[in-house]
Amino acid sequence: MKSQAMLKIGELAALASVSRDTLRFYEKQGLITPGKRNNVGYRLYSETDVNRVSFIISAKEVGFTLNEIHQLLELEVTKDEKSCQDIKQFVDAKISIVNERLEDIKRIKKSLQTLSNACCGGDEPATQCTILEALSEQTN
Amino acid sequence: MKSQAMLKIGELAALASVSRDTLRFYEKQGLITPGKRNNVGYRLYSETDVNRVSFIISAKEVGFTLNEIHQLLELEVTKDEKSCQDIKQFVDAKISIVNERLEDIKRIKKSLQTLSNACCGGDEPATQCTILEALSEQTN
DNA sequence: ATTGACCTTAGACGCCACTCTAGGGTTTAT
DNA sequence: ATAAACCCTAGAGTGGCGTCTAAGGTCAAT
Repeated sequence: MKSQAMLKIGELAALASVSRDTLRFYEKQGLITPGKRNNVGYRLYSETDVNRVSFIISAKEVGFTLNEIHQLLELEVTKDEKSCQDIKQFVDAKISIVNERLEDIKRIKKSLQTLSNACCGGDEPATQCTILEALSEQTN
Repeated sequence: MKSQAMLKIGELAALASVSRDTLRFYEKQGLITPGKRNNVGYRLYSETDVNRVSFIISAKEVGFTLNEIHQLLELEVTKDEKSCQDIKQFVDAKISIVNERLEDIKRIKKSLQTLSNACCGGDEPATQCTILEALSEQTN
């Protein structure tokens, strides 16, 4: 017995920190399924839609394109053995991309932290004063 | 005594997996400093340039815009106390963005893994068959 | 019952990050 | 010595991702 308070586009937009236009655009692109309308044609969004939008935003923030996100959202593992291998292959490929990004972002974070700690009352040598120098320090 | 074999644009492009045009574009945007030319005007890139380009690419892949990357590359902590606080503030703000991205990407990775393991000869219930379901599983 | 905030559409517009084109010079291989 | 592969510039073109505009309908408050 879920209390399904459907949201209007402006409400979802506020919740997700995107514009109404962006939501309509995502719908046009097929990222959000057209969904229900009320009696006068206003879009109504369910909790599932909210999750979908928040996934889209997260995925976009970490560098996936809308196209890739579309593929991810389309994924649906069925009992069909035939499609199963395809999906596993696709997903595993994405996982390795994600792993690379994870490493990239960790490296960037570390170098930012080195930068933040260095030179500013810190006791790091003055040579570590740009992000590239901070990055190259790490490889040691 | 570093053996500084300077690279021509095509060689750097191949090394960094970008196009020559992209490198010229980055130069025009000020992301790569104009650097040296040989006697007939060909660009020559040093190891520092290689590192710079690879940083740009990594940062781009994890969702930074060229503008943000420009700011990051410009950062240089000096002994100047006055600029120091500004830089620390800026860098710390970037670190918190990076932290959020890190969380996003970890969540996405986990859900991809759930998806990869589920349904495909695995013993997961059939309800965990889309990425959104895999994502929502995690929050438990 | 009118104002203002919200919703609809279709289509134009804008920014970012390239990518290509034209027209030229240089280097390398055969 | 000629072709293929590389380099140069300036500037036009493109695709992704929104964002805005015009012209309209709906809803809540005063």
